Amino acid sequence: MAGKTVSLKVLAAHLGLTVSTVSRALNDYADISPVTRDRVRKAADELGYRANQNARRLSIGTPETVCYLMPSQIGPNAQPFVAQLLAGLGEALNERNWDLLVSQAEASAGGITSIERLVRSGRVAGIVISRPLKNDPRIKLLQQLGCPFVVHGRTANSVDYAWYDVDGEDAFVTAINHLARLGHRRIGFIGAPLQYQFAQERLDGYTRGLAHNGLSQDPDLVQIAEFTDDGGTAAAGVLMDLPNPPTAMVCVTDMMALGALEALHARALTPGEDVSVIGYDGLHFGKHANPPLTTLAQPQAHAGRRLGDILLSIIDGADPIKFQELQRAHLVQRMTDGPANVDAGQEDVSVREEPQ
Amino acid sequence: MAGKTVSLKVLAAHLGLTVSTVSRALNDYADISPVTRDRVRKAADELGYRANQNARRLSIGTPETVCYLMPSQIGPNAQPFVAQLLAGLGEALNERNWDLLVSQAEASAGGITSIERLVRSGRVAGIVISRPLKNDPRIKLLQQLGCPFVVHGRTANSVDYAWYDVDGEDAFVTAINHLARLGHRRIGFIGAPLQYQFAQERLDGYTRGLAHNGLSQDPDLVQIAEFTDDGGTAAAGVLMDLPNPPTAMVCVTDMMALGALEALHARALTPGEDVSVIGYDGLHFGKHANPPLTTLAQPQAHAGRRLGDILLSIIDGADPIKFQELQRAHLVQRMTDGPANVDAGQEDVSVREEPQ
DNA sequence: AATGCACCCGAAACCGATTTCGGTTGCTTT
DNA sequence: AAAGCAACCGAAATCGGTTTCGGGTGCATT
Repeated sequence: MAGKTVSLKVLAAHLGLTVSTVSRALNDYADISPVTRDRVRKAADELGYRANQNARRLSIGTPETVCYLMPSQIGPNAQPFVAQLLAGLGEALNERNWDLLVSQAEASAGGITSIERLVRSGRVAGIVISRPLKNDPRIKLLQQLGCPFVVHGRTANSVDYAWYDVDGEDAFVTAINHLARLGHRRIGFIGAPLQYQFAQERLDGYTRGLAHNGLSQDPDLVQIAEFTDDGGTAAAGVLMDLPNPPTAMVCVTDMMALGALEALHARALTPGEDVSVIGYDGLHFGKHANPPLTTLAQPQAHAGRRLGDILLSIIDGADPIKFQELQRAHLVQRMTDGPANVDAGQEDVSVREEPQ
Repeated sequence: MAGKTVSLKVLAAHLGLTVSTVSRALNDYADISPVTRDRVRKAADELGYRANQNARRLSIGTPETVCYLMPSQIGPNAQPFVAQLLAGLGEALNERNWDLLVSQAEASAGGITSIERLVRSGRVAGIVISRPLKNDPRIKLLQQLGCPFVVHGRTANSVDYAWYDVDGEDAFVTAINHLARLGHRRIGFIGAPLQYQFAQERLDGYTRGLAHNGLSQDPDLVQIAEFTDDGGTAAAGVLMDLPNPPTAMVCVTDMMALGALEALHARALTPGEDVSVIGYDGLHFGKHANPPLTTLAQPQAHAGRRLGDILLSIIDGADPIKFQELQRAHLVQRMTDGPANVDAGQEDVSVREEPQ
């Protein structure tokens, strides 16, 4: 079982048959007698025969492989959902014995040509994209290449391809409603660069939520930064140093929200009492934040599995636009939301800032 | 540029040459005149020719692909380092235009056969394994299959293969030294199942650290649990409910340490004052814990890149045992370590427990 | 006894590349 | 002018499978 690689040829020789017979026996052709079929099976087992996938796929005409395009953001702020997503994808592909490739092609020029090479070289039968830009060139490319794909997230115009997303706009309306119900009237928004569609959607939700509650939108209360904890700290700092700071803030990611908490601590303000903070993602870790972070949790668990199934269906010939699935996030109330504290946030700012 | 896939054959026909000439022109053979070489290059560019990788690799004889075996633990406690590792691996492979496959084969029977199939089917030229068991069957399998591999972590007997690891034993000695210097004499250990080698190593470091500081090891102070936050909470709970609880505890992962903090909070104890807690991993998140978690940080940033380079060297024929690289973790002091508070931990337990 | 028909299996083409080998050109030597 | 030698390119084998096609069996049918 350890020896050299046993090809179809040596297996056939060992059996005194031809390769074509052996191949058909292993693939359950009807024109092979049951006895030779079993004989072949047994010998293949004993010799540890495994069909060479490169040869097989070349012949079959399909790579039997799909590729996941990782979001480029790495480093300490790496996306924790990647591992879960890969696990789910792998599960879906495994049932067919397909392979899962990962690549890092971003939405830049270099990324574009690397994607183009990936599909034209016949290495993958389909692609999963995560966290697209508002106007993501990768999507047009894949469409004109005729390569099946599914997007984890959406772009600005998402009518003509398959996607699986969580309704960030709706989620932020929910968040604003919740805060308004608690009496907040000045609510800050800590956002990510608007080239990302998810950032735009959540901002739209913020705007719509304010309007829905009869609140006016103050441009000063919208702060955009990198979506890292440091970005959140910086943005929250700007908000709180305003002459008329907000009594609450919503953040487009939990990571930014955690950063925002630091900014509050630095100003001796208590999140949830002096200023409310709501994050987005539902990271498990938020439970251990100081204080535990109230957040909009998105159902990440089945995303990978679902994306895999969708992509396989499309590869099988299904119409992509039939797969546009919008999940809902739900509010997970922990400790960073609370009734508006008007004194703290709006009037007596100087008192709060003294300890620094 | 959008049309059908252009093979070597159609490219040759388009040029009025044969496939062999075109192939050699593209691969810089010396027996092709510069003018036809350039002519071929240009046409290939214009027609968007990309060599079919299945065909090419079948011919070449190597899959030009390596596989990363993801640790099986998924769910909300998913390993955040996976994304970083994949990014580093991808970077190393990219320079050669190799592909990165991911699979989930664990150290179980099913995982074993799936690995065996993976390498015998000629899909991968090498494998990266993460977080091995003390006695991991995957390693013996790969050795007798003659498949190049590198391990992220080590097994009990790690002399005859390549690995890249952080010295967990040394790290825990460091942690115990630090705590002893702060006056702690009863130090608890919150560990993971000892089938994992990393769990054993860190326990060994704990033992050695105690001995080095002249402290005796109390079996009651060693608690093993699943390496999740809930596991940490449970283990810390057992420790603190002891008649003679510890004044400090070291945890084999940051996630467990975060759980331990919860157990302390539930007993109205202040981490870092009443009881010290030190985690391990250096998760970025720990910064935002309550209070910020003191931890042993391992240098994760370059692990993926290094693992990729090592694996490629081995595939190129280098001797695996030349690659056994041990990194050091370093103490990141935040807020959960402090001087021993003897009254709190050892004497007056009842007083501390009342609030619950 | 000749025909027909399943039932089985072998021969060979094919997937799309790489690579060895051999044969034309055209030019320089003697 | 014959020989020799580069320099170039085409023909064909090869990688390891799949799949079409056609040719032998053996058996029942007429």
